[in-house]
Amino acid sequence: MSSQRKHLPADERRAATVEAVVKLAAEQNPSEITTLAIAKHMGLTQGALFRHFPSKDALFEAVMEWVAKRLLGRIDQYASSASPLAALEKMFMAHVEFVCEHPGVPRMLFGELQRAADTPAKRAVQIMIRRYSERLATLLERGKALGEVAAEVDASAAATLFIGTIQGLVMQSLLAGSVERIRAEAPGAFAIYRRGVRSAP
Amino acid sequence: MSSQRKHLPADERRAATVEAVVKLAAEQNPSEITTLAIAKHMGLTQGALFRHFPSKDALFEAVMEWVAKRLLGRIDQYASSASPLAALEKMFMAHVEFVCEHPGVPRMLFGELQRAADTPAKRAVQIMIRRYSERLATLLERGKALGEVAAEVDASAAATLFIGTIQGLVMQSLLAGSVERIRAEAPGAFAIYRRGVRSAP
DNA sequence: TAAAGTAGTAATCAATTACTTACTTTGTAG
DNA sequence: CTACAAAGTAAGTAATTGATTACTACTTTA
Repeated sequence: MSSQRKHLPADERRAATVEAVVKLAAEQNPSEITTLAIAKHMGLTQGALFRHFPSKDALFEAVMEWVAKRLLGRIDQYASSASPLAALEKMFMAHVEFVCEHPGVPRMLFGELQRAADTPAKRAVQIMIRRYSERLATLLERGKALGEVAAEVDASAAATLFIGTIQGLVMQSLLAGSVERIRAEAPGAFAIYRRGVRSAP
Repeated sequence: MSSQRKHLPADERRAATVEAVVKLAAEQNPSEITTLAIAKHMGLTQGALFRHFPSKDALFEAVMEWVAKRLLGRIDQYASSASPLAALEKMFMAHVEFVCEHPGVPRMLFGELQRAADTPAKRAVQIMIRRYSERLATLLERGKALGEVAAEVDASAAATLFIGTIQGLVMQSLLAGSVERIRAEAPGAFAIYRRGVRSAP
């Protein structure tokens, strides 16, 4: 597919390969993506991949770093908003938008997390989600200080729930077989989350 | 290794095989569980499995039916409680308890859902989760009628969020590498969910 | 424009996979 | 006690996997 010219410079080829994996993950179980499938999708031979990545694991690690950079990058924009609760909403919607654009990403994250082996890719995911959770928890604590978030809310649990809410939406989209469902249900889901953490009006 | 005697009757062997898969899924990516690993875990040769299941897919379908029966069975106990909100809490805790006893189960469900092929196992999961969601939605609507659940809550979104909350806890346990974390965080997570759906006091 | 370096090919590798087949052991009904 | 069907074994199969290698084609540059 992707009728680029052949003979790309190495860094461009690496980037193209990473994006091919992200694209394929939208339609396939990530752990079932073969190097042959990746190469075919780019109009290359399978061996060519190993000119640019020492192993499949290394390729998947690069994909995870691609994800971490893009996702956290979008999230960070809103971290310093005046109202923590408004910031959480914007982050939620930005995350949802990212997932709708790249439906393969949440599958890859979850799939990588549950691997038994301690691969570099898995570690990259762990680091990313931990960083994400920390930012959420900080935001929630700041919300408490400002009186926006109820004092009795467990910030750690609320951070977990934030990510779980998105995971639930992803699961629904897998059930329905349509990514659009996520965009449609996201506001309703966040509304409940918001009621769950905000202080009584 | 489960040192049963050899030469089990067919139905007992089938049950033992299903349970072996559930056990293995607690430590491995379900889509990476091989028939050889299953057989080894039972002290059998690999070929013996195919005396009891026509294919690996059929075995996984049997596993999903095992899960559906057990999980929905536990949930159903509480469906007809007087207070829908109390019923939701009991169901949540029962589900959490089930997941702690069988940590491989949520991995298998999610893993099966994201497969591209339309396997019987995948369909079994879809049916199970849909049924689950419907029961939650019914309970939430009943809660609205009784004034326990806020009228503005989207029951469908709330059902999605209920399942997503558990999925978030599972994700945290994968991050931390400990299942116990789920039991510890479950009450805090549900407290937020409860605040999210209940009507203002 | 010739030489040097880079990117991609095609064939092949060993390992692993789900599944099959021919044979042996075991429990049990008559 | 003994036939015999059920349960398990051992040794295969064909297909697929990630990775390697000797070679070719393209691009850049001196």
